[in-house]
Amino acid sequence: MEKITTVVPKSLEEAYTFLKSRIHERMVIIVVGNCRVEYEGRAASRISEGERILIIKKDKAVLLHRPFGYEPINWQPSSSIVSISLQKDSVRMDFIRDRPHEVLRLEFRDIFFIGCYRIEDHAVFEMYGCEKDMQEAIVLEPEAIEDGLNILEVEKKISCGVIDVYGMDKDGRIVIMELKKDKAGKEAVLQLKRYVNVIGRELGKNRVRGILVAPDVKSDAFKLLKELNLEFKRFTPKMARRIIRKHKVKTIDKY
Amino acid sequence: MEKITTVVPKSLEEAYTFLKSRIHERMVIIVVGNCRVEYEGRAASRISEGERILIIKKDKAVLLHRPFGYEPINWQPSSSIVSISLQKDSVRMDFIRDRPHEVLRLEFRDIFFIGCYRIEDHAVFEMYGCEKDMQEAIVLEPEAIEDGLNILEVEKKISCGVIDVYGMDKDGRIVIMELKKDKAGKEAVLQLKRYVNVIGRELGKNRVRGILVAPDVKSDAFKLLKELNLEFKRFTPKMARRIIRKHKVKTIDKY
DNA sequence: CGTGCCAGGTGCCCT
DNA sequence: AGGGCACTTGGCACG
Repeated sequence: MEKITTVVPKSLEEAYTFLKSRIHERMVIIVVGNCRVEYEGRAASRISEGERILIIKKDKAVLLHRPFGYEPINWQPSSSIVSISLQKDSVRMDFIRDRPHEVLRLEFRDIFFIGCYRIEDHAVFEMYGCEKDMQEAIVLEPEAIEDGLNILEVEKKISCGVIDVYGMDKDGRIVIMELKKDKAGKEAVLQLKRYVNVIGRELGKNRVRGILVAPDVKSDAFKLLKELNLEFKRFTPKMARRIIRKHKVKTIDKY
Repeated sequence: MEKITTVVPKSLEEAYTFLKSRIHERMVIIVVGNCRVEYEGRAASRISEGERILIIKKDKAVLLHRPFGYEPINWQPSSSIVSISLQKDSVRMDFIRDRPHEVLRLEFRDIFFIGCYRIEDHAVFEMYGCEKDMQEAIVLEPEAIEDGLNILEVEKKISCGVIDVYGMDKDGRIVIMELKKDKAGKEAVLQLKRYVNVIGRELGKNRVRGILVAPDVKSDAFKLLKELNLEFKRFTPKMARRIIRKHKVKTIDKY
């Protein structure tokens, strides 16, 4: 059980034999070779021969990469069924998943390299600066949005949709906040408008305010916002991080 | 200039020396090893040590993959600046891009494997069953949507947004079609409504119809559709493919 | 399971 | 460069 095994096969047969013995094991397999591809599922695609890099992960997630570009040219998310067979002039690999039913077929005419890696990674991935951070910061410090604001609920589910932050202003009016971590577009404005409409219908139109909370708004979206009688408040993920850190320090200081 | 070069380095120094000599060349480089990662840019992230696979492509697109899962844990799209340095107990790699300014730093404590691949792929990728196909099919055969429909324009740009297909029905009313290749949700309905509003304001509300063209609609979206006085027409990418193929055959038959 | 919605989304095309 | 929008989007949380 080597951690790493690499092969530069002399023939397709050799490549096939080696891959067949490893492909169902729980390891990462990398294949570099010349293949053509057919995919059929939600959509369908085809690409003729070219030199590409195939990665089969431990959970049978499959990625086929061209020598350039960020995105894989073809892929299969995890839980696909894997099969391999030796054809007349090629090694064929089928990766199948159900729900949705999708088939990815690679036909390798040439295999230059195979690598098998028994690697482990149990680390926890931490991400900062996402929308969730903004939400958390506003709960910790509502005055970051405006004085006298009270947060009543977060992720409030209504008939069709979810209100990011739901509160009440110093005059007793309901405040609906839609958060965006990036420059907000029209969808954000319309999303907010829908929520304001729904709540407004319940509680009375002039008892409900809608605030788009984001680092910026696209110009057309801002016009739309004004037309729809909604408000904008600048707030960035970085501002959120600062607030969260401040309150964490406070919490620690207590002990 | 070997097509493939692989190294199983005995030390970090050896790995560093080898990588340094190759990292700026136009080839695909794969590194397998134990690293920790920091990213800072639009957002920020951090992950402690774990065994991962790094891919540096010819265009300096960078992908860092865990041994499981479809998505890279960290990455940098193409055109990033690459630098490498030997630290006390690690090999450090920085991948930087401007606009937006983002920095990805990998700190390898251990490198098990390095592979360099001089590969070429100039094949053309063909994709079927996308929204574009539906558009093409409707232009070729408008009666697939309804009898007497005439297509006037495709991808019609209006004040804010793009109308997928724009036509006129047998009674002379304008028909605005919003296409979706998958089950349509609320956004699709609202998108359509916006276009109908804009055109309706110009030409008179009751001279404009809006049709959502998709394989299916989510139930809430359908309710919203009805409320907003819009229509739904079932049409799938597969139906589109059939129409396109039929017309291709016709075209060939002519010659 | 469907429904809603975020994402360092990415990519493509247009003005 | 900014805006609009599709994508085999993927992924997650929740009814």
